[in-house]
Amino acid sequence: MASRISAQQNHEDEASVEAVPILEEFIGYNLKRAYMIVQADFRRALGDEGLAPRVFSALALVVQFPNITQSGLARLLGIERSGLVALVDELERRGFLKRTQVRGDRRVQALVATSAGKKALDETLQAVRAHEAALLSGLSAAEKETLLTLLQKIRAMEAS
Amino acid sequence: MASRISAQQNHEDEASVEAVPILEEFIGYNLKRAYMIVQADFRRALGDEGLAPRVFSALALVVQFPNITQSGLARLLGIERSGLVALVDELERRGFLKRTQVRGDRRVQALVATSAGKKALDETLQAVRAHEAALLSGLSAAEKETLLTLLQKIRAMEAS
DNA sequence: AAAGACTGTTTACCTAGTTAACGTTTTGCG
DNA sequence: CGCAAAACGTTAACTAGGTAAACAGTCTTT
Repeated sequence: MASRISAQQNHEDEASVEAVPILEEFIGYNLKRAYMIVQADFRRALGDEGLAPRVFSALALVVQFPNITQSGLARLLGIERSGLVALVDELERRGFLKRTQVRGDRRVQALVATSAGKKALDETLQAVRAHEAALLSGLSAAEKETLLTLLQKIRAMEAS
Repeated sequence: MASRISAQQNHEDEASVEAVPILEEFIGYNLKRAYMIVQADFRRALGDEGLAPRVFSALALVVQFPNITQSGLARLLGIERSGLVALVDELERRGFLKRTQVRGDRRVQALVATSAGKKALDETLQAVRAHEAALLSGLSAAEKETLLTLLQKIRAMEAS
């Protein structure tokens, strides 16, 4: 066994010698891995009945900005208009918002949260805050603040 | 026009009054948005002929850890074994690695980078470093270091 | 009045991951 | 030893979340 140079053995070596992948130097790679973890924990915390991350985001914006249009919402979320249709369909199907006609522009359908929608958002906000607090309990308040600031600096780089 | 309270008008209000979405307080949301930006810029920088982010990651690990198995690679990348097959297929098709038999374990196929694979990685590493340097030029070296550290702290939270 | 732009929508597509099952092979253990 | 359990690579079916292009209807601009 000591003479075997199998791939499995090789992997053990990696783990024991603790060689650090070059990959770790890249912010993009770390960003993706961290995003995957947070997103998975979000879903686990909110369960199958709860809102998916994107649905939560959309609802939060609709509640905060009543009468926003789908185009406006897509802009805020940074996605295409076409990608929003199914999302708004789901929120409407669950009774969390209504598409309403706008006087003076028949192209547009303004989005208005229902009281059920506002209630669902309140509950979900609590759940999401709990999920982040628990998952990120290893970070101090100052670290979280720093992280937010740095991420927002990256977001400011968006080629728009 | 001053009297109109359309959704469009409403959106203008948002922009001018600069109301900050509640969403901005969440690390998960910022993580996702930042990730989308970095990932899109990675693709733009490397072009259609270049490696996709995941292909780059896999190749980097194969070069750094010769004779790694697909299972070991999947572990390092944090994805399922099944998701790796097409990825390795592509790298093999492009001539960047070879699946090789392992003496003493006929289940396993160790992955070995070819010289073309090593060359492609070297070139891609340069391109990726250039892309990150350019995109993140708004961040100081210290800020990048801090960001890396914080992201890795999140990664350490992974429920494994 | 005509040309162009914008809105919501559908359709087709793409990327990147998952779960479940499988045949083969190796390992662990009573 | 023999056999159950585990591990490997693979396939197939599915999910999630996005894009691009085209469309009809509506508004705006010139």
